[in-house]
Amino acid sequence: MNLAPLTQRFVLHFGEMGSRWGINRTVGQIYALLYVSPRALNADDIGEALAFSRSNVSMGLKELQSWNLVRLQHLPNDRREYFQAPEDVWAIFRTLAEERRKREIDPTLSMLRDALMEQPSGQDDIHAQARMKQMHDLIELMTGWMADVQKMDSTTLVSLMKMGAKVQKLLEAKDKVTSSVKAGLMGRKLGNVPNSGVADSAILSNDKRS
Amino acid sequence: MNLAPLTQRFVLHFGEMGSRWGINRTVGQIYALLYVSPRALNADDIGEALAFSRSNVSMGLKELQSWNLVRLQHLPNDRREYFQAPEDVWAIFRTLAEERRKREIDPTLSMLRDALMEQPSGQDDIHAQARMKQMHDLIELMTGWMADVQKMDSTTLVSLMKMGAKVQKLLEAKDKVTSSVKAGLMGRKLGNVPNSGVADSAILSNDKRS
DNA sequence: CTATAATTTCAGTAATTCCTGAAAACTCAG
DNA sequence: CTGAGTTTTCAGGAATTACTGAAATTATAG
Repeated sequence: MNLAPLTQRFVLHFGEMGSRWGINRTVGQIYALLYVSPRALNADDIGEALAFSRSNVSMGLKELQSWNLVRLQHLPNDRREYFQAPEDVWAIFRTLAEERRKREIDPTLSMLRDALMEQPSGQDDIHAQARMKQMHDLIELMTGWMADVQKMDSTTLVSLMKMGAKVQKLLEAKDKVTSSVKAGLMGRKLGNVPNSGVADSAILSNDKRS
Repeated sequence: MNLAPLTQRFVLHFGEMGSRWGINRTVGQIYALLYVSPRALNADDIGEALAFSRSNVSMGLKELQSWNLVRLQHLPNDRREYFQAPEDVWAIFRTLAEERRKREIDPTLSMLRDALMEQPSGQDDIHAQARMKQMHDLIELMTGWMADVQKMDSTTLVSLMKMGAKVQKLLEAKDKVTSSVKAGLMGRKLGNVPNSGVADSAILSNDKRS
């Protein structure tokens, strides 16, 4: 491996991390390399940089393509295929989340749903089903939320995350107001918040899932 | 394996899923079994139920303990150790997130930080460092946010997730108010003030400032 | 302290996954 | 259509990871 030491450490680290995530070392290293590379690379570049056989690189790239994690490019007067990682780290993150959902979460949800349909055959089965229901509900809640979040643009997402726990405060405030609404004390209290009438009514409705 | 068919499918599924997550099949199955079991199980119970050798069960349980995913129990007049998964699925999820952070995210962050301190040795290194910075910032943002979320109790978390994208609306409303506050009166940066519950609820109430 | 029950360790083997080189298949300029 | 350049497939060997039984260790009841 003949890389700038900086890149080399990065690449090796992601090789290791890959293994922990059920992705093989080769694939991790290839992606790390593409990620830091200033230009698109072809399979020979990659094989040479990482000292992998040509066929190993081919399989790794195929894997990355199946994850939608690389973009394919062609250069003029060159028949070889060039690969690169998307520029936007958030886009990469979204893709990863999306693909893992498809491969791992969705099948799990459907297994759980099937199991919940079945007739329990005894006391233990009843308990098992209750546990599966808990897990099912948690996963469904989280994936629904993820889907919502996926729709936001990166900037919004960033401000949301920067707020962190303070979102909770907003939520408490909302709840307070919501319950006063229920108690019939509303009207003037909320009525004239400047510039936010429309948004607020949307905020205060709690009609979606559940 | 001699289990109710419902449990069996669940157990086998998590065995498979385990492999995809870099957790071995055995460990996945043991945890699945503990998760649906109505009572705590000892190592022999588990070995018998899943047809694993006693030593394999022992290693699996050790692994699960290192992840903080099982509780150890003793029954009166029985010297054996009994294991169970925590009742609360959210607690399980939290533990999982926390442990993965420790094992995977923290080392990655520290590797990235180190790399960012180093003197780039050329044009490509400069680009590589910029990319690493992007990744570093994303990860730091996400882990910070996760830490905030971890502090919330399950109920709050659930309402937050049920809101989904509507949080965005809240955020927009807040920004509007914040900027009018800034322009009008105190110029406080709402985003970074800790313990600002009172001030935040003011967002939705209509006191004098506006 | 001793005897026995329970758990853990570990060296060897089984199973799985990874990686390679050779060959097949594909692509496209001429 | 041909053939050089390129990518993909795949059988088999290499490396890694998982699992087992036997032995060692630890815990506890008497």
